[in-house]
Amino acid sequence: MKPDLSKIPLSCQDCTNNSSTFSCLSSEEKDELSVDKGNNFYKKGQTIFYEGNHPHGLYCIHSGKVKISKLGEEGKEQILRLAGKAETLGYRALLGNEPYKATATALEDSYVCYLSKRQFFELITKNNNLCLNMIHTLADDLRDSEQKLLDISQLTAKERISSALLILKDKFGYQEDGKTIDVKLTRRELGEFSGVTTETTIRTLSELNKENVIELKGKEIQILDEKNLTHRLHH
Amino acid sequence: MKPDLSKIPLSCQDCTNNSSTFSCLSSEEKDELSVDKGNNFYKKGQTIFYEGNHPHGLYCIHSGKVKISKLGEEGKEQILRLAGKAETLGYRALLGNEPYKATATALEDSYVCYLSKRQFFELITKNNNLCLNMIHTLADDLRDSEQKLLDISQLTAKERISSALLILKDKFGYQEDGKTIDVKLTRRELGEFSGVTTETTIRTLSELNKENVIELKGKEIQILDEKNLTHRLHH
DNA sequence: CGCTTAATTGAACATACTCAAAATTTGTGG
DNA sequence: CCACAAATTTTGAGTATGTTCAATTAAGCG
Repeated sequence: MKPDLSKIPLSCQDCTNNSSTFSCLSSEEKDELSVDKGNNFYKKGQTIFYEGNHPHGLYCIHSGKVKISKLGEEGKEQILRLAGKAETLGYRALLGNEPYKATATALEDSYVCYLSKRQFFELITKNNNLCLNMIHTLADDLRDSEQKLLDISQLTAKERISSALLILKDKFGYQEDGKTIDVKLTRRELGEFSGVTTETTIRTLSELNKENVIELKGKEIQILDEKNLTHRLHH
Repeated sequence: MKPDLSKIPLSCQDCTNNSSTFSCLSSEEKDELSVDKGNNFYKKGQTIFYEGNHPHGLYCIHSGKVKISKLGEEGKEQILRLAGKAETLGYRALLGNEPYKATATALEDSYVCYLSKRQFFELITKNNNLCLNMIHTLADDLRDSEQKLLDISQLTAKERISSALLILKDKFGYQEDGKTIDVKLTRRELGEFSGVTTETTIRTLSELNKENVIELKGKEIQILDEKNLTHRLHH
């Protein structure tokens, strides 16, 4: 299956995704933003940007899913957060005027737009609503990051896996069957997201499976007893 | 020693702190911001705002030091970050239009100004530079939070304590002697900041002491071998 | 001073990690 | 479309790190 870049409209104006970030822009502004827009295809596993490099623009996911992760000293990865359709990538570094502090990798074949730094900054310095939208995004991410910090610091492995499953479900929802989480991660990635080793992740999933809280179908995970997962986290 | 609120000027215009957040404001704007300004004194240990409550304004530390922490399910605290002179508190919740997700407590006797939500929002919706400043603050905090996440997830207790000491030193600097970290935390608080139990914190500090990396004088901690601490973290 | 809070030390223990090896799945080129 | 190589998943056993719990000493502070 070859990538078909014509799937992405040339201008953000014609984008069918309703991005919360850019919802505040007028049609003209969206056109302006798209002047230097690049349309890229990333195969599953491909890197979109690397920790340490300098940002020259802003990524916006047209379709697909992406993980944002950091590498520890021993080479162990920690997934900080996941992003899907209509979400922007790399804005923390861009807005903070810093190199990327994390790496973005496609979790599945993804179409991703690239907005030039110049156009974006031109807009953000004159459009206050865009500014406020970015503030909201950052505030949300900070809240989530701080909650994750607490979780990793204080929850047991089983609780962290449970929490991770709920986050995945909240973020990507279920497939048509209403129970299969709509994202595929390797056991390793689920572990890296939860701050747990692969082996412990596997053992924990299999426990939850035995307890009929979840059902495992290869990489697909079904949630059978959502309340059980939630309850586990709130005492 | 009774609090002397006259130490705080009535208008931000006359504030001797140069706050990076409000540096972009004109004198008139600073006056405007101060219309409903409250000047508060918080004794060491007093709470400034509670997790769960709704923000009605923005705090700005005139002098003193504050910890921002979250409570886990078992009642164990995790200190997310520390704030000192000229830093703002509670902006994440205010800007995200949410209840506070953490609690702020004075680490020492502190004078803290209170800026009304109304005045602040009036300014931020019309002053784009203020907007961009808030974005910078949020971006910095997000970067730090994500780094802390990685650290807590992957470093050993000793490394986390080392990292915490370096963060304290970077944030608050040294006293006149050029080696005593200019903030006093209990062993418990240092542990809560590092994500380690009090006992392990004590044992680790005493190890570092034996190794002549630090010197302990009660709650005061001197850093004798900064390179050793740094080196420990970068392989 | 007396009383509460904080710091310290010790010993037992548990959770989750490491390492190793086998089974299974996935991807790819012929 | 099959076969083989590579990657991933799974299971087991041993272990280390840091926790918990308990008891003692020291420090703050009204």
